[in-house]
Amino acid sequence: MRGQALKGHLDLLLLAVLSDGAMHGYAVIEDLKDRSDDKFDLPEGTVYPALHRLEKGGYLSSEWSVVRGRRRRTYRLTDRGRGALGEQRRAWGEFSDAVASVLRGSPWPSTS
Amino acid sequence: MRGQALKGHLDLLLLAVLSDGAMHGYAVIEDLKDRSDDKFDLPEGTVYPALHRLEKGGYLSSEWSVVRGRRRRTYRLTDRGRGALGEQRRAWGEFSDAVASVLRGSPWPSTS
DNA sequence: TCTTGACACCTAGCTATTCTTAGTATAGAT
DNA sequence: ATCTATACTAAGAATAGCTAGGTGTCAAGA
Repeated sequence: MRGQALKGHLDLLLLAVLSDGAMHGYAVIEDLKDRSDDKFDLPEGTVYPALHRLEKGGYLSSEWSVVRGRRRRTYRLTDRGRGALGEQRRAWGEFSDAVASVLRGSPWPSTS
Repeated sequence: MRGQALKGHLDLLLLAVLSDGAMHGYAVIEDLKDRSDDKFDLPEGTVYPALHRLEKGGYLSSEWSVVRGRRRRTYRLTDRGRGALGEQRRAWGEFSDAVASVLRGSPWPSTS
C-alpha cells in the first residue's frame, strides 16, 4: 500500500498501538504491520520522528533500556495521549463516514 | 472538520462526485458539502487546482460554457478517470479496513 | 573470520499536497 | 451603491510523510 494515504492519520495509529501497552519504536513498526495484515509497513523515517513529535507534545513518555546488548527506547501513552486517542478515534469515525457517504453517491432523484 | 485529514483522498472524492454526472467546479464544491453533511467544505483554492491536476493527468476533460453571464468550466470523467475511481475506491476500502483493524486492537498474546 | 541480515536507533532534506490569501468578474438583491 | 452568491485563477506558506543516509549490536553461515 502506498503510504501517502495516511497523511493526517499516523498519530491515531501510533497512539492506538501504544494504548495496548508500552513498547519500543521498532516494535511499534512491527506491530502496526502485523495488525494491519502488512498494509502498514512504515519506514523508520516515518515512525521515529512521529514518536518524537508525540512525546514532545506530551502524548507519550519514553524510557531508555538495554536488552540483549541493544538499547531501546520504550514509549508509553500519557493521560494526555489517551485523551487524544479518544478524540482521534472519533474524528476518524466522522471522516470515514463522510467519505463513505460521498462514495455512496448522491441520493437518487426518484428511486424509491 | 479539519481538512488536512483528506490528504491523499481528495482525488477519490472529486472523481466520485463527478462519476454521477458532469458538473462545474463550484458545483463540485457544493455537492461535496451536501453529500458529506457539511463535513467536506473545501476551499476553492483546494478544489480548483485539484481539478486542473486531474485534467492534466487525463482523468477529467473539461468544456467551457457561459450560463447566465457567467463562464463555467464543466468537468467530466474520462475513461481513464473512471478506471482510476475504481482503483481508488478499492484502495480506500483497503486503507480504511486496515485502520479499523489497527483500532480494533491486537490479538491478545496470552490472555486466556 | 568475514559477511549478511535482523535488530534498534537517529536525522537532514526532499517532495507532494493542501491551505491561505488575494485577485478577477457577473448577476441579483438590498 | 453595496453586498452576497456565483465562478474561476495564481502564488505562496505550511504540513507531514518519505528518501536516503548514518550509527551500532548480535547471531548465523560461508
